[in-house]
Amino acid sequence: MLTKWLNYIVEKMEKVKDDNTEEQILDAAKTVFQSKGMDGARMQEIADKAGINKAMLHYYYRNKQLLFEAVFKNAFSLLAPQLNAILNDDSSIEEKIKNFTSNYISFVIKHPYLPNFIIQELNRNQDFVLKLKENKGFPNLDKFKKQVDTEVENGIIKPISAEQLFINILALNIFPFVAKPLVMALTNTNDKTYKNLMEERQIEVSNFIIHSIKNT
Amino acid sequence: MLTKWLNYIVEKMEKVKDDNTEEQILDAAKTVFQSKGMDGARMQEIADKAGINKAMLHYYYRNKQLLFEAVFKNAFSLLAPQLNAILNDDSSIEEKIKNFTSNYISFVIKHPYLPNFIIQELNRNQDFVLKLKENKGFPNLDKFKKQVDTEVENGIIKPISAEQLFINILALNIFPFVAKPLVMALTNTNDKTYKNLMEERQIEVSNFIIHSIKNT
DNA sequence: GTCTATAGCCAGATAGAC
DNA sequence: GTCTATCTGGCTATAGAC
Repeated sequence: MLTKWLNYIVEKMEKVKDDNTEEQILDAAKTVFQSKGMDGARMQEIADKAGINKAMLHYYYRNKQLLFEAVFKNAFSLLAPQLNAILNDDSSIEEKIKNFTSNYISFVIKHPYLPNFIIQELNRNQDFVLKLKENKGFPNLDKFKKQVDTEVENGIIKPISAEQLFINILALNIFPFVAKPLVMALTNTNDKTYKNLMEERQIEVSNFIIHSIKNT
Repeated sequence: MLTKWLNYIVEKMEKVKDDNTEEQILDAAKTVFQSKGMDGARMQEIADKAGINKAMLHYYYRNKQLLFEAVFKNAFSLLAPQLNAILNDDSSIEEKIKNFTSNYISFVIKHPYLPNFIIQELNRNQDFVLKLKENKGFPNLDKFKKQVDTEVENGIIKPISAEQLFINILALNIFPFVAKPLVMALTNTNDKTYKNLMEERQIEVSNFIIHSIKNT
């Protein structure tokens, strides 16, 4: 009886240990893959960062490719809700722009390498796009399109296609983080002054867009 | 006498051959590095594409790192004039925006991987930034700043900092190409319809910016 | 200058003990 | 589940003949 109970406890503990290891690996892999990319990442570095050894990585994720895909899917599942917020909620276009712009910066502060990682790896491997699109919850423009068309018809905003507006919103928000080193060099800023620029943009960008499209 | 003359011809021919080989290597390296990145690129693939063998790559460029840097510098020296055009010529802000926007797309058609390559590799290796900034001809914002401030004071454009305006112009123009696979997935377009979107943007983008900043 | 052959290293993956 | 030790292949780089 005591033995049975002990076995149960041991199993439990192993289960917890497993979960921890698997998560620690994913966490370490996230850091390394997102900063070095698939090609630049080293399994050894991931193992070190997770506090285990290489063999464990293969035990849990079979190979580098699969570990990478786990990280990638996980990353995209964090970005998608950000995009769905602007596409699918019920506020006006103007409110959506304001909300997205101010939300996006806090998202990037939490996950600084994430947008660049996704963009870079989608460029490297076109097939990922297809896999992503199969998912439910993949951002869909339909509702946003209808809304833009309606607001244009009602004269609330100037004529513009939903696609172009959406691209503009993404570009103005995402680009300064993706191209940070380039933009820092061109604007001759350091980390501190660049951060100031980015904070200004939380208001600047939504004003910039709204000025452009709003009928007065 | 005849021998001397023959030697001269042979030397000439070898010189031409050298130049060709060196250029062919750089050309092949450009293609491979710009699509695969430093880490993903393989010397073998570059050699194959150049129609020579690996040993020649080392003969001309010593090692992968130096070959890569040659490609990178070359790439940036193509991008810099595009940026200097908007920063340093003498037309009005409005004209500059129109010109840059319509020029940039033909630049990208000629060099589709180039902007992404520069952004990506600057992210990977921060030191390149310092090296680039040492160059004469590195884009400088001073003149553009004065111009923006003047036009703001004169009430031609709405109050905006030169840095923010410059970032916006870059973002709206460069982002859709850098993030092409992502944006294609989100807007549910294929290569053909995406190209249409990009062609529309030649006018759309400059209108979008000018609407936003111009006083009426 | 150009080639073939190979050195030397390093990374991903596996075997097998515990 | 976790470890050490090792295999295997691939890649950069060089040696050396022509």
